[in-house]
Amino acid sequence: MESQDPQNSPPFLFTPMSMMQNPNLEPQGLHDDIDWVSLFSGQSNFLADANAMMECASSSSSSSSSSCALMAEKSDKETMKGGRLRKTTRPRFAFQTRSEDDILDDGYRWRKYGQKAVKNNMHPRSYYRCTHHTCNVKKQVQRLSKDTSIVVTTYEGIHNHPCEKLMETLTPLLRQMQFLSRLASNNNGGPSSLL
DNA sequence: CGGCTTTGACCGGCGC
DNA sequence: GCGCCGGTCAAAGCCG
Repeated sequence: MESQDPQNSPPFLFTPMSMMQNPNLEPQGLHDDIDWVSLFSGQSNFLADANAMMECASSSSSSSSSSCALMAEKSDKETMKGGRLRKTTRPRFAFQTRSEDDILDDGYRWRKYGQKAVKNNMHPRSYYRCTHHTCNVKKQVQRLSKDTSIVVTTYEGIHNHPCEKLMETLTPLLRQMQFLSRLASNNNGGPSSLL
């Protein structure tokens, strides 16, 4: 597809998960049918997490290009001990990333726990779990069979801990901002001494 | 030695 | 009921 120009695509695309489940959809067409109203109504929980994901994904992942789609909906399954599934709602997000690397560096640490060959796709699907003790967020990583340059990363669940790399990056910045804000407040009638 | 990946086995859901 | 398929487990192996 010649129209799949990363330069012309928005950095992130928000698309209902149902569209992703249709294998006939071309990635570059996703943003044409975004259901923004349904996405932004009454689902603040996963939106907040989606925002965090977008921040993490955009701040890292140096090898991936700017063309990236994000899809979201609530999963109807949740895993119990022993691998059995229980019907419930769980936030789920899918990124489409144009990248050489299968693994999108989103700032969290992941442990691979499985890999499966998927029907109608020559590329296997990889299963990852967040390594944080109290966090049971999972993600699936898979290349599109139609366009092998696109990696689909599906997140399931919400991290209950901060993004390590993001915090690593932001901490010095926050320190600097705190210092500068103190500087500013001191100049506005505060004591003349800064330190 | 601890943490991670690999990989075959196992299990449950689902369609026929 | 049966077979296929997706998701998970867990043992073995690898690596820093």
